[in-house]
Amino acid sequence: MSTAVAGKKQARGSDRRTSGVQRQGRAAKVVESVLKATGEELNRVGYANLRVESVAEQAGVNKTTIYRRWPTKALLVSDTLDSHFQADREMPDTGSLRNDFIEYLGNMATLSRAAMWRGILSALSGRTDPEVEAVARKLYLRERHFRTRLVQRAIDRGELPRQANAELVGDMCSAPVLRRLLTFGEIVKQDYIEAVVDTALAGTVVVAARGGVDNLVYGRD
Amino acid sequence: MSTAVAGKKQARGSDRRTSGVQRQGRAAKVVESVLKATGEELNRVGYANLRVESVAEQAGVNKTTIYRRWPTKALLVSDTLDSHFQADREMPDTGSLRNDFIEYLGNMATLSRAAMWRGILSALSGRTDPEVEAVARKLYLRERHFRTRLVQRAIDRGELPRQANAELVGDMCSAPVLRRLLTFGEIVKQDYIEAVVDTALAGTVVVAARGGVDNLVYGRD
DNA sequence: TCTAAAACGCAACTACTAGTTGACATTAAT
DNA sequence: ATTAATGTCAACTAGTAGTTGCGTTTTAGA
Repeated sequence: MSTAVAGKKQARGSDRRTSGVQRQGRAAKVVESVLKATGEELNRVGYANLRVESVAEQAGVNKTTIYRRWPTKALLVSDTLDSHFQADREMPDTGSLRNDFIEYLGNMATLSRAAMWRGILSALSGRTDPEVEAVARKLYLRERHFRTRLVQRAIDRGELPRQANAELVGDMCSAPVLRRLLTFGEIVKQDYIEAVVDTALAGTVVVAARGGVDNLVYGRD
Repeated sequence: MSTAVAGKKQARGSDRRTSGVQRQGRAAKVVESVLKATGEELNRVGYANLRVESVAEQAGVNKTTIYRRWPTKALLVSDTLDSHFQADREMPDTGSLRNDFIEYLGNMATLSRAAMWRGILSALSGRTDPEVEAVARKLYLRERHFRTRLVQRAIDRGELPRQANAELVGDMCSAPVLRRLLTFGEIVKQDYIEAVVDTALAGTVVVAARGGVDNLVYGRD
């Protein structure tokens, strides 16, 4: 997934993507080092100030080589983001939803502190090109789905009432923390995380008890 | 506040900001039309693709004139954002915190749908330059304070327990909605807003009842 | 091993836009 | 009317995205 980009612009001549054929050896090394260098540069200077030529130097590769494989800077970055988020995380499984969420959010807090991810996160929120925007959206939906599964599992084992809306609960537990953390780059304390999760879960139980949010669907309008 | 910008770079010669003296007439018209044009262009093409020369054309003014007053594109935009958010809104006052928040969030949803604000919001989330970042942060804190006051008023009139943390409640009621609305440009339905507010408020009452979040302070770590 | 296709390196491009500068014109307040 | 602040114009500089032609190296596979 992080190898071939099908951009709007075609790479020229015989350099277009080899249809499905996996290259190994040199080609693979180039892809790897370029994506790595892009991540590092992204981290160092952010998306807006990212220079393709710097990436090339750091990857020990010629600028042209990059442009042949990734027709635009946006596609290069979007591919980089994509490859960095490959890691299929295991779901936290502490036995209680409360602690699952505290672990999940704690991990996010740690990640966002690590220098390695700063630039990547900035690219995600500072998305101006449609390609980068698309990856950001994809990752966002993936995270949402991840949280929803976490909640659904808790509902299934009877920890939350069946009327609870898993997606809503996921939002309520995470949005205040993620907004501070990712959107505004604040430091979030453990206390805050716990208070958010406790309040959200308590509220969910109460609202469900009085026959609330049952068949609510949050789609397009 | 939207007139004089004290940028890092000094405008040259006698064009530096007239210390405190309010200009009227031509100067005022120029400022007004440039800020208006910037807002419109921002809306049309977004921050990354904003061309100072286009702004100048649309404002019926020379490019140089803009650069004399706003040394960089970032300062121009940051000033524009600032001026657009001048409007001192009156606080919603429906009598219940629930409805106050529903009104507040409903207004945000309407705003974010209006084309006029799209580009501005995109500039706020896509901030790459420190100047724009600073304005975004300022506006964010202003909103947060606004919400906290809303909640504090409700606490004062006994609608919520005194142990409730006003800032936390404000976050819980708004973050899920604002994250979908502003960070990801989704459409948010009325149902969703109501469910979020209900859950947050119910949770607040329960947590307070069992002696929760009393002296929690959310500052830097 | 040999060969053709695919991929890379290099250097010299084009194009666009942010920001600058100096000479000159206009405005507005004293 | 004088003068200082401000605006206009045109012609700059500089940085970076993206391109192109051509020669060299690598890779797949017969």
